[in-house]
Amino acid sequence: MLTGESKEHLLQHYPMLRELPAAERDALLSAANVMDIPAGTVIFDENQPCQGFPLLLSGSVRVSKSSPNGRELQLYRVGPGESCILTSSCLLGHSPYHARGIAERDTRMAVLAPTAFKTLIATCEPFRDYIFALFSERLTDLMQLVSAVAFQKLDQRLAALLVAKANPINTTHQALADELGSVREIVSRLLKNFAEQGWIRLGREQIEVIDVPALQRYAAL
Amino acid sequence: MLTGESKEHLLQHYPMLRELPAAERDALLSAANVMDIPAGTVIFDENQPCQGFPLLLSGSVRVSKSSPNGRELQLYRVGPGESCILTSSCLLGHSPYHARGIAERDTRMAVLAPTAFKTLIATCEPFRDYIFALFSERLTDLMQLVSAVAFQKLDQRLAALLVAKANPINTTHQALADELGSVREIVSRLLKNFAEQGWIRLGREQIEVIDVPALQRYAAL
DNA sequence: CCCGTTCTGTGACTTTCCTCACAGACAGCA
DNA sequence: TGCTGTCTGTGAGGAAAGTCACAGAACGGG
Repeated sequence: MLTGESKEHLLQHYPMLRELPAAERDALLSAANVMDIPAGTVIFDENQPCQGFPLLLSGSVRVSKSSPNGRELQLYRVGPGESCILTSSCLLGHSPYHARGIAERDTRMAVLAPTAFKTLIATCEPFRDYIFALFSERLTDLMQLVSAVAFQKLDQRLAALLVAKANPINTTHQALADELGSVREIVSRLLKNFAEQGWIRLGREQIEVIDVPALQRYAAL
Repeated sequence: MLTGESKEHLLQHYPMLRELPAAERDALLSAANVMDIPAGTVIFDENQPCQGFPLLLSGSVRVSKSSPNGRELQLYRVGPGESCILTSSCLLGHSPYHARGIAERDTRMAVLAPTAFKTLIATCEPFRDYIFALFSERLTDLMQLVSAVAFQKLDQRLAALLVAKANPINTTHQALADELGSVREIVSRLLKNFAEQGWIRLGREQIEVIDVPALQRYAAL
């Protein structure tokens, strides 16, 4: 059930819902329930059916694939106001999940029942547009990812990843490897190269990016 | 403009449009125009804006990414009744294409104006469901593809590709390589291995799959 | 039937990435 | 202060895949 505060919070992140007549909106949202999820929780996993349609209020979710031999590859990340399109996909395509979702930090989400979601899609054009735009974005992202994995060298992908993150980057080499679908040793070595070029400075659980343009140039080769 | 025959053709492939009141439907479809596209035509390419929403009537379209050094990787294929979701994505996400689409064979499609498409989505629930389901399917496919490219060996992917195709397979090694995102020499060598195992028989522009289970087993390792 | 084009086979070499193995560095805590 | 667990650095070795170079085979049109 959505309290007054959470509801305001939700409308803030999903402003397109304001377009809906208040009565109608309240009817739909009262059917939603708010979940608080501690960091590290596996929210969904491969081959599990989906129960509802989540709207993220705070925190973030890492969606990834993992290989039989323990490697991992991040597909994308979901932030507040973004909803988890993969779940929509499950609900709308009537298939189970094909990836794993883990809460990166403490996360709060409002989960809509499938019927409520369908009604929203049907009656609220801005919301529908929003969902389509999200789908579109994910599709584009994934196509980019496929082509990066297939055609780019790991060091270029790593360089791109480094410039994409907020500086300084507080993370382990292992986490970077998991994001790229590689292994720790390789990432360590490549980072060392970058450091020798003077592009970054390395510390424990910390990478300070010094020369953004150089990394960008290298990534774009 | 849609003639009576093409219209019937279209309704056959997109039955969900029958749900729409005939008058409304005709109004929308009269705004569509039918295009015949010879095999090999580049229908769209990276960084081009989109003009309309295509519904495939016959033929098929290969959607692929290509690398700077001439390699290519097939993202997916669009058949009749499938529409090209990538285009929807462009229209709905308001971004240009991020891949290339080539007609594999002679292809006929009805192109809807963006406004007509939007109206359809808004008013015809079965059509909307259908579009969502397509999105969902592509998303799933792409996630599978990413994980295959990242984690599987090329020979396994090749094996999977071989069993997925109709037997005998009439194609060149180069075409297979383009589908997998690799190069001709490697594919040739791997095929030779498979032939030596007695799993396939090789001919010019032809591959005869003999032992499907063996290939499947190998692909699933 | 000849000739050019396309397709295929193959060897030698290089690069990239992974695996294994282990050692040192650092942080936090008892 | 010492201990323990996590994080990082690094070398050796190997497998997978790409590159280059070229030769032979099959086909198809003139």
